Amino acid sequence: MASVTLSDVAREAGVSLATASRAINGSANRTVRPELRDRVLAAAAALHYSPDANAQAMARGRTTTLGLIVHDIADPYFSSIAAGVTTAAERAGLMVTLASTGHDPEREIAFIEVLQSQRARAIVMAGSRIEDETVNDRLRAALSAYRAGGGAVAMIGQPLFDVDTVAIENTAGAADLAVALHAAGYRRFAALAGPAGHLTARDRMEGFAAGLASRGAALAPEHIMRSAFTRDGGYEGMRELLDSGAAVDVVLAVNDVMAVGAMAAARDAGVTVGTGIGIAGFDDIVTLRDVTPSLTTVRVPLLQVGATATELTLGEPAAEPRLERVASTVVLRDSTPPRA
Amino acid sequence: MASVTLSDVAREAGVSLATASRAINGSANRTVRPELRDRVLAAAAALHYSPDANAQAMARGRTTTLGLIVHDIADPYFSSIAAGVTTAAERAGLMVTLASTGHDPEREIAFIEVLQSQRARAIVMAGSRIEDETVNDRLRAALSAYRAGGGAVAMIGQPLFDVDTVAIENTAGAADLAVALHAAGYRRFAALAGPAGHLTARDRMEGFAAGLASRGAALAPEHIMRSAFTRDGGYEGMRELLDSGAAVDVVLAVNDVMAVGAMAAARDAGVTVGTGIGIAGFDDIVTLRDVTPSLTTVRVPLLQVGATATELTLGEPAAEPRLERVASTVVLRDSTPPRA
DNA sequence: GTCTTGATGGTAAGCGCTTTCACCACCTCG
DNA sequence: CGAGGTGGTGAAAGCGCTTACCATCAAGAC
Repeated sequence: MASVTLSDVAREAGVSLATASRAINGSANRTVRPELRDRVLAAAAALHYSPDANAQAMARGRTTTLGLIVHDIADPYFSSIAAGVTTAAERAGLMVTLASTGHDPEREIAFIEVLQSQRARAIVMAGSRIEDETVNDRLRAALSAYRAGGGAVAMIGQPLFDVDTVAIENTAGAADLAVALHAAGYRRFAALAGPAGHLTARDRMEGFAAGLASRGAALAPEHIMRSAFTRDGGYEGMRELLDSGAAVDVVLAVNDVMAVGAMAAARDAGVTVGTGIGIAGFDDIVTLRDVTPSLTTVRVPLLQVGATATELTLGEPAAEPRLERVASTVVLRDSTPPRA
Repeated sequence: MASVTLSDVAREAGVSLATASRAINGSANRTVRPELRDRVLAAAAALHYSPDANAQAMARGRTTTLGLIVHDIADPYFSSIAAGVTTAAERAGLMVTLASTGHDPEREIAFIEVLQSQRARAIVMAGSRIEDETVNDRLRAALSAYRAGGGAVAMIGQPLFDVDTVAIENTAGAADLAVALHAAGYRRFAALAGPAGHLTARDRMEGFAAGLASRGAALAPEHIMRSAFTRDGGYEGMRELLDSGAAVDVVLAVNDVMAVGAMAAARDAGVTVGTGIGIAGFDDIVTLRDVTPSLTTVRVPLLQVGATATELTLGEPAAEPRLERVASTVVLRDSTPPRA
């Protein structure tokens, strides 16, 4: 409680407050005689002095905090990004303040405001935006208020706002996947497209459709199932698809977690994944690399995405919002064996 | 940059600093005339005032930060705990500061010191301790320095330090699992025991052995494989076990991630998981619920563990360190079908 | 009518640090 | 041998808030 302050240290060392501060932090253009410095350091150690970061932040006018806002930290997609962010932040001497919004844009906005209060140096926001201009406008307002206060922002996802963005190549990756599947002999396609208005899902769907089109194939509208962007959403979508009796060779789930749900649904329906029906996902979640049959997917380097976003906020602020594109690569595995 | 301060708001509203502060925060035993309060609030809104949390922390002498220290945020075990912590923290009006140590105890200590500097209200530490008294002593010292400053601490794991602890019933759960497997007809046991000195792994192993003993069975020392507490560790351990030609019915991996690695190794060796060899894990990681065959495991309510630990730090500090035991429950699935 | 009170508003004293000045020795040259 | 540096040190002014502590005023209490 009665924590020791810098003045205590100064008194103990028999120097002024100013000298103590300089000795401990090594001031920019002032030096302290080695002998004095040692005395201060010794006193600090003896008293177990721990500088008050809040006071320092206040005096220096800048903090050492970086805010990370994700939809759901328990989701492997986001926790991988978080790992990248914490690593890069630590490298830069920043602590990460984590906010998990549970997919609620209102809480996203609220957290931006809290982080603004904390005078966080930067905010990294991950997670797909949605198509709701009312909400997006408020988000935009919150972000620009934050930036007006000198904060840096990087988004991971769609380049929707005027801020630095790390964009994952959802469209291109999905197109590549479509082409690869077509090349493997698949002809009748379906998709678990996620919820309407979900931009990441939409991009992946568009890419997939475009890829198919480039090979002269197509995705029938009745083969596009809409459901939640979750494991259970994948399960539901797949069940409905199978129930509909649609004749389909392969189905794309717009993320790995949905794909795994879809695999479970197929199994429960007695359909063999792979030889019976192909299933492909997106993200290449590490934890899911060992499902059987192994899942065809599009790899997204999530740790790197997190690190890149963090670094984007750390450098000089650019005049123009920067756009960092992160390539995604198709990984064909056993869930979509070559079709004879 | 030139962020607006409370004095700006006060001037704009034509009141004193004190009144502005009281109007905005609703002081404890002071009231502000509604008319004035509205004027202040209006001014604050007009100027886009955002209180400076650092200054508030400094003036109030207490922050609204809770520190969370985990080994690896990308690990589903920890990210689930983190989800529980963020939820509980938000309920209490706290922001979570996340530190991911990469299993390095030195960084654990360093982060405790940083959190102490930030004057975080509480620290939740998750992750197995190791048997290294030198390191543990330093950790203990760092924690007690932090607590001397008024901070609360809760650990998730072994009740090793004199702090509130949420202990997962590793021993009992593993014993239950052993009994259940024995009852299912398994007789020849092996284990992927994780690294030596890893306390969680050790507890699980001891529980497993005890459970077997209670049924008159035993775990042959040569069937205990030591490897990393990771997916790859599980793979390696399993491969060695299979290579050794040991005659085994079922193998316990001390966590789910290792179990999944073991399943992969079995598959690669042409051994059928389930009918060929049983495999069981521990934790019941959500993301892994859909692996095939579905994994027998011991469920640990990780979200709840995180929430409980958080709540432990929030209430009145207890004279005695509290110990909250969280039950774990056996979940038998297809990776260990009943043995005829 | 005077005296208490309770409700309000303002003044000013910090909270623990950093940093600008001012000041003081000493040096180094011309 | 004085002018003009040059390191080193300390005093003190904040940083943006909260919160005693006072001062004021109107409404009741006697």
